[in-house]
Amino acid sequence: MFYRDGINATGIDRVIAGAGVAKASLYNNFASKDELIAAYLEAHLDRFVARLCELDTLTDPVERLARFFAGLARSAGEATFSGCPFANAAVEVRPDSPAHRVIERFYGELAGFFARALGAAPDDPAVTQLVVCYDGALSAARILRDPSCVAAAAALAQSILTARRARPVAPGATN
Amino acid sequence: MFYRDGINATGIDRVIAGAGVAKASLYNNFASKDELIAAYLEAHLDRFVARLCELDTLTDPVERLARFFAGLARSAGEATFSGCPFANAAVEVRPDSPAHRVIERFYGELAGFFARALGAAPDDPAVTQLVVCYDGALSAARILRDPSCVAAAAALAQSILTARRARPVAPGATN
DNA sequence: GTCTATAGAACGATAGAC
DNA sequence: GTCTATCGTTCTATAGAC
Repeated sequence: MFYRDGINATGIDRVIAGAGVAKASLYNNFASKDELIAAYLEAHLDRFVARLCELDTLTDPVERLARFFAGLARSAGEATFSGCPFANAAVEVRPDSPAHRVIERFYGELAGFFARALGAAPDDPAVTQLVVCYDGALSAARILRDPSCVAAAAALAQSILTARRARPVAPGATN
Repeated sequence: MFYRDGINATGIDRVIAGAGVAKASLYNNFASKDELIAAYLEAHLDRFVARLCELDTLTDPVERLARFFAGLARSAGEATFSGCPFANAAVEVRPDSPAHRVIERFYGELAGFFARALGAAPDDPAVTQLVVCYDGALSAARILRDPSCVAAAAALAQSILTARRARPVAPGATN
């Protein structure tokens, strides 16, 4: 529900109705809605990290990025697709929320995956560009309801990788 | 307030308190909060389109994109920066909302600007890639609180333009 | 008089918390 | 299930402008 309808638009009453539990049961397991949101994001994060670990077993960086974006494209084609749950949540929760810490962890994992694929440091501009590709692809695909945004971003990501391999040193270096 | 704190987090009472007007006055000018949100986005859109028109007077496409992203980078560096108001709103409003139509108009204008800069059709994959760049840059810059995301996206945008000029025909054509 | 502004009470609905 | 608070909205009642 948080993913489909948004966090603020999903009230506690709807959550417990959907889960078929009593209101007290929810508050026995989660101190507040903020904590529930954080747990919801944490579940997403766990699945996401597991997928990244699978992709890390691939030796070819091209293949890693290709599979990664292919998975995104598949998601974007589904009727339930509603963009990146972390980017969406970042708009709705406050920056000091426990949920926001999960969001930051997500971006850390994402940057780590791209950095490993590129053989670069996590703060490398090329890694940032890939993060931008991911974020923009899912945001645009969601708003425009057009999965081809993900395909375009996938091609862009490959070009970043290609450029990086052709010139794997920092810009400004004499090569 | 809608931009800084989010749409759902900003109640009508706070709006009228901030504007210094009576509640009835607000409802005399706007039928509902949904209409107010749409008007808020429309004001943003007007300013955005005016900026794009200015940039369109530049003859060099490289310069157009450079100035465009330089403006974004400047915004991203300000303390009041909170990402793209349209992308943010898209997360909070319903798809059938009047506000969502303004959001769609925004993306139409954005794609049109990029298409003119590239000399391509609005549905060209390269245009989509630039939209992804824009969207991802502002989203990432907001969430990570790192304006360098915009700079990375600017470099990426230029590489899209360069690639487009080097091979301005559709992929698959025999050239 | 008519119109539009104001401040504010009060509405039903629903929020999150217990 | 019940609490309180607040949501978006409507209504009352009054004051000033043309």
